[in-house]
Amino acid sequence: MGGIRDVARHAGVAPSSVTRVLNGYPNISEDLRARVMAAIEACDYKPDAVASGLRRGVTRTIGIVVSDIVNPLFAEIVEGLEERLREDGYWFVLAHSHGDPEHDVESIRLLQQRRVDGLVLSVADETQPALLDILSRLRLPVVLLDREIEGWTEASAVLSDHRPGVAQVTGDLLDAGHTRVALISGSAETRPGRERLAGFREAFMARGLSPDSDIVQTGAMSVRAGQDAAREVLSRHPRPTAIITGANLQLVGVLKTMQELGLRVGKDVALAACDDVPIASLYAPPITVVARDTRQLGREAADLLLERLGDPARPARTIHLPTHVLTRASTQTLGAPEAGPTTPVAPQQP
Amino acid sequence: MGGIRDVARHAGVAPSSVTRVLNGYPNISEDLRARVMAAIEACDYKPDAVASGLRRGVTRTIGIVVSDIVNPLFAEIVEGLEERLREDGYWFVLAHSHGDPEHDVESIRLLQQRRVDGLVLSVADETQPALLDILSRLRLPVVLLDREIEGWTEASAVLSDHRPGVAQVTGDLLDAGHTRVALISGSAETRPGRERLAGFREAFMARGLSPDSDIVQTGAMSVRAGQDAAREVLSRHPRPTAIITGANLQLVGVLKTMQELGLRVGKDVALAACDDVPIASLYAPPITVVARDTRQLGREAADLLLERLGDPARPARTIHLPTHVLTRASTQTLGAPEAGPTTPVAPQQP
DNA sequence: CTGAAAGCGCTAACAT
DNA sequence: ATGTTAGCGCTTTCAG
Repeated sequence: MGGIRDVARHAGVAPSSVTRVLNGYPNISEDLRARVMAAIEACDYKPDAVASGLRRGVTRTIGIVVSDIVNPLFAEIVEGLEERLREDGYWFVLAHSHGDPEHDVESIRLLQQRRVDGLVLSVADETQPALLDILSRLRLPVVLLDREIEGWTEASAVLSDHRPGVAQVTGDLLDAGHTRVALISGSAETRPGRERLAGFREAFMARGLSPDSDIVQTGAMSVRAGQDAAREVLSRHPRPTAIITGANLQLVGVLKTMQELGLRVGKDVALAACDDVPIASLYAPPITVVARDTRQLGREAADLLLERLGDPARPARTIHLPTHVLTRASTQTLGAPEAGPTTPVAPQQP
Repeated sequence: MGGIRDVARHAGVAPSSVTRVLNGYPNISEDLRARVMAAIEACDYKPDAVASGLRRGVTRTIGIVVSDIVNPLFAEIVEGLEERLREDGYWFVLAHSHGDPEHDVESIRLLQQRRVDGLVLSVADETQPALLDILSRLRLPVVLLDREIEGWTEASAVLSDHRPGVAQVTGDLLDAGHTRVALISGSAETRPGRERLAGFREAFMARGLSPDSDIVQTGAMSVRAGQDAAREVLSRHPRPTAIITGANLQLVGVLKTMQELGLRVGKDVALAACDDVPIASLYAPPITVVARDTRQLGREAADLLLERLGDPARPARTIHLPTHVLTRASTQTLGAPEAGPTTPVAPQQP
């Protein structure tokens, strides 16, 4: 497959004319355009995006860093991002951190070398010094996904309002008579973890109660972390009558533990989760969640990035997106909060 | 951030010497290496991968085309791929087709322009003529994910053995007394759809039965397609007593429909699915599946690609990966008394 | 062992 | 309106 020179020779024109036709420059004669198009066809010519990128100083590629694409939350965000970016002719390169903060920094460095035009980040640890270090040197538009990096205001961000959502479910549980409500959530190194904890506390304090003894925080957003945390919290005496999970993979772990222990969701222990992942609505009984529109989150992030890509002078912006509580059976069917089960029973069909 | 010339000037050496140090050439004096490294440090120099790619004719980037990253199946495959590719310093650019075959072809074209070094494809339609057309012109190593393209032997492939797996679950259901077993699966335009149908038929024929009247095939691997197909198949008289779903998103649709219709999984209708996605094992009752190691599938695909990247002369290879049936309660509790609590049944290995 | 110079394929500035 | 030329930043001959 030849280059632009071959096409030019074939059409009997200059290479620059081929470029002009390809990139829709004005003032091109119909004759030239036709000859060039024919030659492009004849040579099966495909412009080399690498060469073009080198010359233009722009790659039309965005780097995306998330912890784990298997997490449906990130998968949906990435899909939202992709849809919007692609409309504008951008592609993306994806890097996983698997929850490792150093991996995040390394990914950013390598994406920078690949000359991506912008970055969308959901870092594993906002507080890592090396992160601030590399970001502050970076001359690239950055959008943070539900993250806040202290001391760095150059980035745009899309933030979800976790606090009021979690405060509401927590409050609903307390108002329904639950006295021992546990929170299993992500660490404070990340905004959602902090905000959810804040919302949780808020609900208690608004009622003159103190939640601290039943809070369990786990750093890892993983099934195992949720499983372990649930084992710990459910072994306490008196046992909590309700659990709120803050990360969707942890929810899976909590469900597993409850199955192991023969505890029925919504009967023996009320359960609420964050993010309306498929498992939440399909579980029997369906699980109450603090939901948000993840695809929209991705789209908004893309918009934020595109606006700065189009005009680098535009200042960074922060967008807040709402959450809303979807109340389902898992927090509504509790019979006798203090009564333990005698026999293991499968969750009921609705 | 300066280029290699700045570093060279700073170190008092030639640009080519900087390259040599960076790329680990032999026969470099300690003095030169030290001076260059110091200059690199001082300039905070990061080599430009775009320029390097243009010169070398290689980008260390792989193009991956899948229908939908939100599908946990693809998410896990991509994760497996990524892990392995990254070990060898490769990155990937991801394109979604959303099930549109033309989108696949377009993505391949654009990835080719970006000069990816190889391609990993899970196309939406193997039979599309434009696909064969573009692939046969392509001078790039390609690995197919559970796909076979007739008339094109240049590609390596990783194939899952769906047929025996589906034949086994189907047979198990028939042997358990089910006479009306329905298949809700993907179209024949894609290998898994064909293989699953073949396995399904195989089980019937081995027993002197004919399955055709209860087969439902839907083209789309989507929740809605599964929902619609389940509505159709469950409205037949007599109603099927068992359903096998062939695509994991369709499973979700089938579950929704059954909830709508008030049909209990495993009680009113036995249910088996393909691929052990989280929802299958967590559902109540847990759902029997034809499982496979998706992460391994990704890793094997990466290996296949890397071996051809390392030596383009190597011939394409095809790898077969096994499936195995995980029998769970959804196919074992049919006819059980409605009242009593159901104890989860331990998965049986074949 | 190191330097000088050419060029990957494209595009933008300058010419006509 | 189109052609000519230089050069993006790096790597690779080719010299020395």
